[in-house]
Amino acid sequence: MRTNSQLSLALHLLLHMAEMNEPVTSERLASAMNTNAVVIRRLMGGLRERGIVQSRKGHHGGWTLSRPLAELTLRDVYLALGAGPLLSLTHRTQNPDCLIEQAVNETLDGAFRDAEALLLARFGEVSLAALQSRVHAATRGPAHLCLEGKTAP
Amino acid sequence: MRTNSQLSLALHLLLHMAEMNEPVTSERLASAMNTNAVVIRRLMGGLRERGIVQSRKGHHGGWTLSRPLAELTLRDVYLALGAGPLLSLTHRTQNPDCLIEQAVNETLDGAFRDAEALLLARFGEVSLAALQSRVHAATRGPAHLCLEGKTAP
DNA sequence: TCTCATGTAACTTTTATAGTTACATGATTG
DNA sequence: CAATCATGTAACTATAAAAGTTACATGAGA
Ligand code: FES
Ligand code: FES
Repeated sequence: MRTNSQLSLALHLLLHMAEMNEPVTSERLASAMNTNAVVIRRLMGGLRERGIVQSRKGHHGGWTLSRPLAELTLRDVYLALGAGPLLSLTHRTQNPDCLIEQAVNETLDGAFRDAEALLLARFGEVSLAALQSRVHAATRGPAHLCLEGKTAP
Repeated sequence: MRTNSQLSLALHLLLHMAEMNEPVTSERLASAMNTNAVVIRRLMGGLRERGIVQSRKGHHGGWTLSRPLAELTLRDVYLALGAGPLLSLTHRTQNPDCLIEQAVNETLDGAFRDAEALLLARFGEVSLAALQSRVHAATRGPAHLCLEGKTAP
């Protein structure tokens, strides 16, 4: 299957939106991210349900952040996306009666759970504001966005 | 994509082989695992290159362990499989020049690396002999294998 | 020499994710 | 109110990774 990059995309979008002082349409976001507007809407829909962003229809509509970045961690975003599996490894369940299969799978699941817990904890430690300041430090000021050039025709 | 279950399959195979006192053919292993012999051969090929198993062609040929289980950890097996990606999350690289993308991806990669390292360390702590004794404890003796019923016709 | 079993290449199937098309719905503006 | 803009969604296609399959070459015993 394709590799899941929703979290990366979501963070990318949120940080871009933070640099804008007006609602941004799905179309503009999509063209900046080299993808399709529906992909943006689907992803942002999940974030809206968790109160991370807001949407407005009609003229001058689009997406805006509904919380300051300082109140958001990677963990919040990850969970808001309704997270599919975190690990690409899984176990077979072909013979549920086989004791060997049971022992193998229990052991693997334990290790998998530990890794997921660690990753979630790491995510919880990183606020989006921290990410943003990394960007600002690199640019010595507000980030220049390719979005800014692309006003509606 | 489909979820990767090679490690689970490999462990399952090795533990079954450990209960047998003769070479086991790919066909028998495949039928026990409800899969195809070529899948077994592909997977075992990687393990052979790392000295974990041996193969013999011709009559009474098949696969045998070339090291005691006590000398093998999950980590050894995992690495022998030539491990694809461990995490199902990845990051986009659409605009390599975008500083926001860079900051996001560096941060994510850091967290991903930590999780992978933890998982590998966990794997390194579990020997296959430990897994085997879990099975023996559950069966109060050597495991009964569905393989044993299936002698060649 | 006959048969068994591995070794491999090349193909098909499966399935999760991304991307696309099409259209309904609601909001703003003039 | 009408025109337009933008979200909201369903339904479809495309892509890619893993598993499974077919076919055949190669080597080892019996
Ligand atoms: S995509 Fe990041 S600035 Fe345009
Ligand atoms: S598959 Fe484990 S005993 Fe048959």
